[in-house]
Amino acid sequence: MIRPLKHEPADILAAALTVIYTDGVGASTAKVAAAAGVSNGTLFNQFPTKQALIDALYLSIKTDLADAVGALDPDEPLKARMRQVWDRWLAWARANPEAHAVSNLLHDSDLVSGEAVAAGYEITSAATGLLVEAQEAGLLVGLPLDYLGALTVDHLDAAVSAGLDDRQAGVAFDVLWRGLTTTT
Amino acid sequence: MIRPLKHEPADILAAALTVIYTDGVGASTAKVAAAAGVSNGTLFNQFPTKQALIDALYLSIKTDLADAVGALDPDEPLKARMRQVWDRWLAWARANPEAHAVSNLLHDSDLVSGEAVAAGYEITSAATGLLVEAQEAGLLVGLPLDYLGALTVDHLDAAVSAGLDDRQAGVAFDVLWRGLTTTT
Amino acid sequence: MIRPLKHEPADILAAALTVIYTDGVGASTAKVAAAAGVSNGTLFNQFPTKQALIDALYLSIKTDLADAVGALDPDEPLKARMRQVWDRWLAWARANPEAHAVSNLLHDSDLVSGEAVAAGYEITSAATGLLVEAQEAGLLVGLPLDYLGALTVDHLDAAVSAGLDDRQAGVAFDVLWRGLTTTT
Amino acid sequence: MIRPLKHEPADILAAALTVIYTDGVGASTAKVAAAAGVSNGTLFNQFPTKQALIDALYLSIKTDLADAVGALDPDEPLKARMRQVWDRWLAWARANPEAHAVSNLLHDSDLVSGEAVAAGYEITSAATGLLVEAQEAGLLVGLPLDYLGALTVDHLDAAVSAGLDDRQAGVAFDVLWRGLTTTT
DNA sequence: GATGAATGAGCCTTCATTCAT
DNA sequence: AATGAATGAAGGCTCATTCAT
Repeated sequence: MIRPLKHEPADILAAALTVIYTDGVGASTAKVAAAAGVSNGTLFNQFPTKQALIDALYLSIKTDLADAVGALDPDEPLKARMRQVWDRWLAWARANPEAHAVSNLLHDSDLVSGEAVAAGYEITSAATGLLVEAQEAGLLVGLPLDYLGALTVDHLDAAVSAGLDDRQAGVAFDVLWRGLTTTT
Repeated sequence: MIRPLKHEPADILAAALTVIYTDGVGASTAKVAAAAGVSNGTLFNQFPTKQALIDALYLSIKTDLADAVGALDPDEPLKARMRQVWDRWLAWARANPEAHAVSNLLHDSDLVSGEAVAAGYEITSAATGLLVEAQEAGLLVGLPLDYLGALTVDHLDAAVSAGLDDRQAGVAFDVLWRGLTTTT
Repeated sequence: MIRPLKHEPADILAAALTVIYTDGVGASTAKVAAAAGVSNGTLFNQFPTKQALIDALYLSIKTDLADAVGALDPDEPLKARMRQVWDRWLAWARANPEAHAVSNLLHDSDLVSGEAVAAGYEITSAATGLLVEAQEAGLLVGLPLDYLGALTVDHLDAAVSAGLDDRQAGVAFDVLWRGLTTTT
Repeated sequence: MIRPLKHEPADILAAALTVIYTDGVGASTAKVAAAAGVSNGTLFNQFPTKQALIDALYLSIKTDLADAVGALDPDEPLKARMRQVWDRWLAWARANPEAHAVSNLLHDSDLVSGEAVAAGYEITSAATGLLVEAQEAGLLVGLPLDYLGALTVDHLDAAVSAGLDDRQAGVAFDVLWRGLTTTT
């Protein structure tokens, strides 16, 4: 029975999320530590580097998102599952606007290490894996899967940023799906 | 009678472009000045603030892009003109990968001032103005124009990032267009 | 449990005193830090701003002076107490020429914040409070107290600057007193 | 017949006066030049150094003051001439608040060179020369003339700063005179 | 493990001064 | 003589990181 940490790393990550959401990319570790109610030293005990903290935050957000999307019913038709991902993803983003925003912020700047970005793709691959399935079923236009995956995420982000309501989100999904699928 | 400019402001902007492309958002003014072959003081003579430099760089890129897109033949059908914008935009991005990347980098971070972002929209509005026309012609799905505009830019960026070749770019355009337009 | 202060804030104030005495108002924080045997960062850990450092220095000098003047015997006649203030003030200034000089230097420039100046008046008000008493006793000429207070300090400073010896200082006090009091 | 300067040094000095009055000791040469409607280079053509500019400004103010005090009627009794100096000095300071303030500002900081300060004393010595005469006439208390001279100037400055009106200024003169003179 | 004082490189910006025209 | 672009040494301040306790 080892003595548990007085402060969970999760506390620091939560603080980092809030601070970065507020201060943007320039947020300092000192401010994060203060927001977490932790000393400066403790932060660096738990994360050897600011980079490590950023990466951990990024991945924790991605994991959270992946959990929110969750498992899909394999008996449902492909489009229905795709739609389910779409809805859950949007719901998550609406429920976690800070996490959504910070995730994009970190991704767009170069703060997240390449490894973390790659790992992030890994995590959400369950969701985007549907595209693979769709491609194998011959449903998709003849373009690289990476491209179509990027498009999918872009549509989702745009839908969140635009603050679409449920009805609009449904239409927006059709815009995506109609684009991605061949018209045979 | 007065000493002529030894270095055009454009020299500094070009240097800034390269340095920011290499170092990311954290690029220092000192490094920019050095890359421009200019003293630190000179940089601040020409741009009173780092912010001003960033804004000027951003706007110069946007202007360059707008020039590359150029004027469209009003006699062409809407889709043809849209396609023309698509092709020229991609061509510009391919020819100016640094400018394309830096433009997005700046836009996504908070480095560019709100005014500059607004002015940037203004500059490229000629291109995105086509969407307005399409909407008025009843061609588009019932979603906010801002959303559709964002999608369009996202598709373009994704196409550039994915390094699509000419044939693929054509297909990618159809993906966008098929998505945006109603199916009646 | 935490690392104790290696250098007291007082060390930095002492260094600031010396450096400002030597370099004048333009003394740099870097030089102060070096004189205190401390890194530049440490200085700003202890004083968030150069302004704060200056203010703290100014007030510490004022406090030191107030301590040196100390409490007066309320049973003594007014003039005797006034003389006592005079003597102790001069003694302090002779013993602390740097502090005396720097205090004036800071006061005359705009380096000290308005609040610190006000607080400084507060601190030495015990001494100058005698003037109020004298005025209420009807001893003083009919001029604003602020004016008479300023004169008093000016005389003290002049006496210090001129390097008057004890005998001369006594005469100088009479010059002040004879001037301030009515001749009836 | 040499071509006259397009811009008199006096223009620059006037600008320097205003700018220093506004910005304090930290005023930059660039701002002075701009205020004088002159290029940066021209300023340094006329004054080889900022120090030289400051000194020239200081001395020009002192000269102006000396002119304002002017010549005294040698037939008047000493105290009357002293009073005349007092009145004229105050009148000048009231009429030239900027000059008065800047003169003190420069003097109190270390901006003015030692030579200029000395020259400044020289210039106003005509006025303070009265003290020599008074001392030789045995009117003054037994204290160094430098000290008494400093007191005199301090009283004048204090009177200006306190904004005394004419009646009060008369009383204030008596305070000075009663203090300085022996009571035999 | 937790703390926060200490560090010092680096950042943006200012400004007196020089110099080519 | 006048101009203003160019210079580069500071200056104040921030912050990721280290380390003694």
